Amino acid sequence: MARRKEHSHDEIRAMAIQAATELLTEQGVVGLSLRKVASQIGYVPSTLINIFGSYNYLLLAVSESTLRALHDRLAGVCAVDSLRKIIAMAWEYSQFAHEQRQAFKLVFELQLLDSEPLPQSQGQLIAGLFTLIERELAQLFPEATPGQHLSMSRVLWGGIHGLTALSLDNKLFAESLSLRDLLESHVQAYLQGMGYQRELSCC
Amino acid sequence: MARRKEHSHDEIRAMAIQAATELLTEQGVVGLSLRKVASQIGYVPSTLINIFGSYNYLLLAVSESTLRALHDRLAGVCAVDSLRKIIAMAWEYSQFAHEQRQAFKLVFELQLLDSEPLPQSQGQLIAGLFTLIERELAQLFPEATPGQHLSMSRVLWGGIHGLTALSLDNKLFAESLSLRDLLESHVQAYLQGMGYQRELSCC
DNA sequence: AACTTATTTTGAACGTTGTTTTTTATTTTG
DNA sequence: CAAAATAAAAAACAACGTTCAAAATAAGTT
Repeated sequence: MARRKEHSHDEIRAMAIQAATELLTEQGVVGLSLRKVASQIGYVPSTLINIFGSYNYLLLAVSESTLRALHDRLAGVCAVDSLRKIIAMAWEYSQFAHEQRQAFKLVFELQLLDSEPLPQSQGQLIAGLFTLIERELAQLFPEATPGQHLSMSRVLWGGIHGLTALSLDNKLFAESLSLRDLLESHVQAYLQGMGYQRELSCC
Repeated sequence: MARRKEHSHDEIRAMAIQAATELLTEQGVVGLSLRKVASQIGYVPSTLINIFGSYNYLLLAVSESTLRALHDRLAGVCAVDSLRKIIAMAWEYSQFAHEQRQAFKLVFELQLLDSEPLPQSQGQLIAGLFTLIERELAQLFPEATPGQHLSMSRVLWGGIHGLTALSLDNKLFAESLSLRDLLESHVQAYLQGMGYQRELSCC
């Protein structure tokens, strides 16, 4: 059979990604399958394989879409100063993760086979998250070298991600503590330890 | 057929966990299957289901074994003072993760179904890792409250875990930086920001 | 306009998976 | 020693990702 011409490949791509995201949100990655996505959008498994290359690449496309949404959320954060902005972004990161729990987990748990190389777009998207913080660090530490900004952004984001990931799986084992406070403590104390002197808020 | 009586259930458990760990190390979690484990030890899938309850519970047993080995590694770390001990444990944590990459990932990526409740033993094992740090924090901050020790241990471990996890998947995007330096920077600066005054090393 | 050649979706087949159910062989019990 | 309980294996099942040949439409050619 030839193309039904109802939808272009790009349209099918978009439909599949959306359907997969919905199924993922509802039932988690274990409840998701190529066949379910296909039947959801009225197509057949092999069609999706033709378009995406493999089931893993479909999942990768979902992951990419999630990363893009996350980036947009973080880029939209604003605050009165850079310190507060980093703290706000940390909180936004964890909020996004909890709201889109399954999709967020997919981003960091999807593992491709050796025969399926990771497209650079995925790497650039993650690297783009770091850039958001590096910009603020350049404001806070104008005298520091770019290498130091790089290092600090990784430490900050590593902590934010770790706390978020552990919290997502209830592996913090500290019901009495709020994730928000932990994130703030992490960012605040680390920057302070790195020599940042907070400006007085009033007087 | 009835029991061949060659091995007791506990023996089969141990054999299965060991075989699964080996297969996991060699081929990753995607190359692992109940049938492979069964055939490896000369038994049959349904036998393992009878003993473990499900394939997921077999994986959980592997995870538990890994967690125990990790705890032992960390408990064996020693240093001249508490600060250096925490840094050394952070490094040991990340080293273990890289050495036992697949097994380590399994611990944090295995997700049970709703019908398969997480046994408390697993939680206690992870909580036990936090305890290792809390002890050192009590030394460093004798005047702080237990709640503050709790909070600081989570922030410290969250950062260590996050940096390690991102590094495991090459998602730090900073080839020029060493994980060791990032971990040390994290622990050192956070504790300093929390008010810790490092004792002078000499003079 | 008819026919041929490409193209592309599909349906069926394959091999594998975890799990359930049935069969069968062994152990224990009466 | 026979009958009942037990436990391991075998077979059946449903679902999975993927491959491949067949089929149906589009485009190109005469």
